[in-house]
Amino acid sequence: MSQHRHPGAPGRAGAVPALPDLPEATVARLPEYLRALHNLADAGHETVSSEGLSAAAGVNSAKLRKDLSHLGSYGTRGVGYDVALLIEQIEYVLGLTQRRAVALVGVGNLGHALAGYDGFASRGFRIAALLDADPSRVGEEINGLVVRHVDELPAVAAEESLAIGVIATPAAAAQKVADQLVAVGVTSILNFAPCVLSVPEGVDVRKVDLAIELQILSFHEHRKASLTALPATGGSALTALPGGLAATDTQEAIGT
Amino acid sequence: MSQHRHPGAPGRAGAVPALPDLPEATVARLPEYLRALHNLADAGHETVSSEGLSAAAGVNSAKLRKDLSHLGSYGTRGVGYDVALLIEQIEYVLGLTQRRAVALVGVGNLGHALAGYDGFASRGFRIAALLDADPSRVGEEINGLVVRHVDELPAVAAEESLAIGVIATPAAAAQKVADQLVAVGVTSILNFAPCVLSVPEGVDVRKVDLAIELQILSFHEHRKASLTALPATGGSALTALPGGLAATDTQEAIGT
DNA sequence: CGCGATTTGTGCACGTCTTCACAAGCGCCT
DNA sequence: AGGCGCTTGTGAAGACGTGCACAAATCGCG
Repeated sequence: MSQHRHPGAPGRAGAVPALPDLPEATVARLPEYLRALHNLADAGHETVSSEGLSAAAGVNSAKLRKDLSHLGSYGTRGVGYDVALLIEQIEYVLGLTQRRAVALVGVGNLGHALAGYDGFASRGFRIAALLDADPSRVGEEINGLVVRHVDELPAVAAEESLAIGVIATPAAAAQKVADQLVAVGVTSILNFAPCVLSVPEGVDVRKVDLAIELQILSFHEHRKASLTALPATGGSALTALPGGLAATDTQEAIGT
Repeated sequence: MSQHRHPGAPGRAGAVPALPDLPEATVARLPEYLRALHNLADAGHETVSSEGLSAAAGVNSAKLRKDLSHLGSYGTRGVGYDVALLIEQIEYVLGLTQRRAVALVGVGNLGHALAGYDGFASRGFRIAALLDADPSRVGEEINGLVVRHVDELPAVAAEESLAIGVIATPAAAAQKVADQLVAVGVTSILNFAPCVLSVPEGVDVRKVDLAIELQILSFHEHRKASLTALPATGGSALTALPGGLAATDTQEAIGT
């Protein structure tokens, strides 16, 4: 479509690409599209239809088109999307054109694994520092990086331009670490500790709790089990769908 | 209405408590409430108000009340919620009254950490088996469990009642593992591999991609940077957002 | 050069989630 | 006993996200 000047052609960043403020739901899906696009590119595809890409990303094709339309018009009707161009655009919007430095605090069980996780590096992030509060861990070398004490955070921030911090400490230590991160200018935090962090306005926190995911699955298991588990009795609840729980619900209330 | 006898008082489980089908958004928050409640219980609180609990869980109090109301009426007006009772109820609804066995496939970098993660055990799950396709890893002992070959999955399923599987393999292996899990009767999968899994209907998949979370944060960083970098121009986007640019679920206020 | 096949971009309707605001209910104090 | 303050539970409104269905746009072919 004509001179739809690419809002953020990587080379040119002067005139404020006016990042369209995307719906959160769309933002959360962009990384998924990006991964699928990289796969397609590696497989030699130069273009891809919304149908093809949506299948690779595991979403509905209409949703994908709407998501992409928020970035601007980068598709060609009758043809599809240019894979390389779309990769470029999504990476630009996500701010991945610069490799971002990440500080990882907490080199325990989980932190250790994160330090060695190559998915970070392969997707535009660089672990700039490993930190821990436990003196016995300081000095340990993991994946080519030496663990430093968490109190050295200001020094680390001075060396690198740190914007993102990852907290992989026990819950009890997380808030303090968050405060320290905020103090050195970190404005985005990925929190693996099972607790709520309180941070000043303007700081983003995302939380990943592995056990919560399992609990959600557990609910669905429980639910599935409760549905299939009763052909014997009256069979009421089974045949009755949404409407029919009145019967099971109100059964003799008074008395026992 | 009023005589809501507890749908699933743990002692009494005969007559199918008719699990109310909760909104997904609510289900996703229940584990968070549960964690906060356990903290409160440990701190000696016997009751808690929706205000107090919502602060501890990092959500809006109206939302919390609505969520809990879906479970039934377990609060007392003018007083609040009975902590112990509410814990019992949420655990029941989430299906945590029985300790669920989980099979963990892929004992690489991440899988290793998951195997040692005590957050699973402390929240009602038990890692029943560690599996890997790499023969050189089979036999290794981690956290008291011996790694077995993934092809032994049927044997494992025969020993235990497996409903949940965790995939922590490289993306290339994930689909095959998923198929194997489904084949032995697993109906819920937690997938850490960065890829889309295709599973038959009736099987639930939840995905956790650590790099995606970082990319979402990166977007917000990029956004924040692009906003603060130009007071000059139209200033449209900056002034546009009235109250909050904190679109995510960040929360304030723990207080006390 | 025009036509048909194909695929994007989007208006619209629908469902879900969030938030406000307040009546109903409960306990306590007088 | 009665009133008062506090807190839950919920109706209603609005914001948000989803999916359908189709017009607009493009390419390839005859």
